[in-house]
Amino acid sequence: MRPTGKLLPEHGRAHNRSLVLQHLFHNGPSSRADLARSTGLTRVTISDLVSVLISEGLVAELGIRPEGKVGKPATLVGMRTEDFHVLAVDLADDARLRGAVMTLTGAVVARRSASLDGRTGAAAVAVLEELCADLLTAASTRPVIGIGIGSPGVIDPQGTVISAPNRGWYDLPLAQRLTATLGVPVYVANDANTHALGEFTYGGAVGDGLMVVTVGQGVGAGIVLDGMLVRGPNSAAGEIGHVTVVDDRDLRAGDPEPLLCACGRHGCLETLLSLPALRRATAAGTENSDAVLASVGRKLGVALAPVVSALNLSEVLLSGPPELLDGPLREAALATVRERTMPLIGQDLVIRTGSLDEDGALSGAAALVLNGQLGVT
Amino acid sequence: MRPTGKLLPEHGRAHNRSLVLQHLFHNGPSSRADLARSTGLTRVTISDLVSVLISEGLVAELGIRPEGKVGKPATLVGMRTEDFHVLAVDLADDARLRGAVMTLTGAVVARRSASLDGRTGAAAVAVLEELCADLLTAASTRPVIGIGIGSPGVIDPQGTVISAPNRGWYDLPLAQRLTATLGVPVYVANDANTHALGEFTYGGAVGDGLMVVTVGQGVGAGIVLDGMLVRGPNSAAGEIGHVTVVDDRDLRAGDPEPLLCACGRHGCLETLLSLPALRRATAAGTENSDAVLASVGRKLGVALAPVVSALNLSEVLLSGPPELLDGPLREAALATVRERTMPLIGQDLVIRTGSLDEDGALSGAAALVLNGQLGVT
DNA sequence: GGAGTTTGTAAGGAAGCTTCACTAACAAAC
DNA sequence: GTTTGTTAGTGAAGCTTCCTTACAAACTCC
Repeated sequence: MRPTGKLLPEHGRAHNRSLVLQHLFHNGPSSRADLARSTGLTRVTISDLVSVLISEGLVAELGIRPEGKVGKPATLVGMRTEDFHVLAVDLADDARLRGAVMTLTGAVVARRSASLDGRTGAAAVAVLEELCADLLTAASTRPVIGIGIGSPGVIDPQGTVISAPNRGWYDLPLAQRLTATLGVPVYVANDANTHALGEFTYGGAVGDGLMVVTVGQGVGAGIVLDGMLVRGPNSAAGEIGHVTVVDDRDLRAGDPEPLLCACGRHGCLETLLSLPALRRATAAGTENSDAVLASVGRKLGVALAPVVSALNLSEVLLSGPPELLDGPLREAALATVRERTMPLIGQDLVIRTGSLDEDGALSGAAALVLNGQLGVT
Repeated sequence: MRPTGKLLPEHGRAHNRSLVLQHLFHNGPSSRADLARSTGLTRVTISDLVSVLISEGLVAELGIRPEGKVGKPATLVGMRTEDFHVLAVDLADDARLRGAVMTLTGAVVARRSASLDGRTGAAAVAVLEELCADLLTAASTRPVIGIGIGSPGVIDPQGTVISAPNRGWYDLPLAQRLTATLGVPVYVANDANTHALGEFTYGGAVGDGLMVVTVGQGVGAGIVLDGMLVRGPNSAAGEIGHVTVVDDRDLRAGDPEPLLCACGRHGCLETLLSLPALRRATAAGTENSDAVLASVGRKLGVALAPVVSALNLSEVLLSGPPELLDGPLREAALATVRERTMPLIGQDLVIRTGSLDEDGALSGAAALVLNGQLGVT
């Protein structure tokens, strides 16, 4: 599908407005003249945009800049990041839905959760809806910008869950439905994808070309290229959990036997790299657990090498328990990718654990709202 | 690097103008009312845009639409694809530079080539420049929109060759330089990348999520996602030639021995999948050449599987001699990718040979110009 | 021939950005 | 203490771009 869609002057306005918010979000309070310089727009236009943002309450004047330089002192304006709330929900866990009220900077203000008790389908939607309503009351002190939801499964750009087997959801227009019933903009996306977006928005991910590998019940991945989430033609980008990494044909010393995967095939990455699998492997023989982790890391590295090469990624983040991921596993993965790619590609690559780990999924969901509602990335 | 850059009304205008050209290019002659319907702009705006395009000569009125329906008969307007020329140059070959004069639809009008005779660096630039001048005279019957050049190496979005070892070019602002000396807009990009763009623009690539694997002296790849070329943070996306696909640790029956690669490492994809390697392999024992090709295909499939999964690609094109690529190699690659990815991903995947093969590189270079100069993709 | 439909254009208006001109408020130099 | 130069922010006029409304032209169908 080739890019289509007309571009009206008002879209340009919205873009420029996001540019201002983007700058204020990432660089902190600035003067109007600063904004003009860094966006390339004139001071007149910036003044106009800022006055609208102030009248909407998103931005406030913060007084005169302290440092005295030559010329008229600047009036600082800043985003009121603490005066609005974003609700975030993480549906990654099969048993409990975890939610939080957050400020625009990603600070958690309150937490709520709900148990699924094995419910799926419409019943699971009801639990989610109740949790959201619960969060809405918890956030009643401040206006709520929107609700972000990270869910496992394949989800299209409009927030329709195309397929989420674990929740029993198929072709479910979740975002649309919740937006209607809750009266607040709701965004839904794949959990690994939101994770990547969260790291890009809140985390220390500086450069472009970021891939976040999320290790939980299974493995997922999200990729950010050119500041945009890669979704893929069928919205199924990032589904690397079921790539074969253990061949049953070339067993070699030290390699694990290809295990049966939930998908019905053998030797998927997910049979090695997932919390259940890692816990099983490390608990059994604590003796050689480092060796096991390194072995999994090597398998991950083998799978990553072609992706890193094809996309010229600069950073791969592993998200999950650092005690499992941040040791031999990470090191082996990095070493393996470097071994298997050309120096120009592999040498500059960084593999590290996510900077938001504990609340990574929630931050990602919040970033979804920031991105959709304010254009901030 | 996060997306920045102001958006002025005139940029919107340029975008909408491209939208019109895009529609005319891909859907053929249309009425103004048709254009209005498919772009979402009003008939008034379309009339205005079309009148500008007509005054520039890019578009012409073609008379009344034959089919008589109810209402006032429509006046067809169409892009004057045959009344302009694009020059394309392919630098993939180490010995000869191949160039062509093409119409906007990619039809070759004239060919020219030049021998490098081992020249590199500035001397090679001089040969290229001469070839371009030669093409310009050959194209003198019609206005030339621009020149597109596909070159091996790493090339940044501005057309600066960051590194092209085979030509001895490093940090060479080739596009800028040739634009200045030739007085025509010049675009330069990696040959595999332009190839992908060409397939997307001219070829039958319908869906999104396209990867083109170009097999020549070496292997390269170009990826088109969301209608845009993936360049990567260091402009090195697509460099899959030096991904390790043969492990020296797990030799198994039927596997080739990991060969020394030009990059100094062993077992790179390029040591198996490149014209010299394939020719050597198939010439030696014609007996089992199918088996050898299938084996290479399997190795390619192993490398592709993670990429296809991570990006949810829908189509992989193999570009090169069909007699080598379009048989057992292609089939083995497809089978292997399907074996090694989850059904949702692999089942819909198509692997085929490029539809532009003979002049694929040239078409890609031409597409570069169309894209840059007219916004047509 | 009239009614209905579709195409294309003209006129007027709203939105968005720019340039030009101006005031305000400061530091540094004399 | 005054002058000079710099920087910040705003107001007015103007250009571009698109839209809505209105209308004429040209066809089919009845």
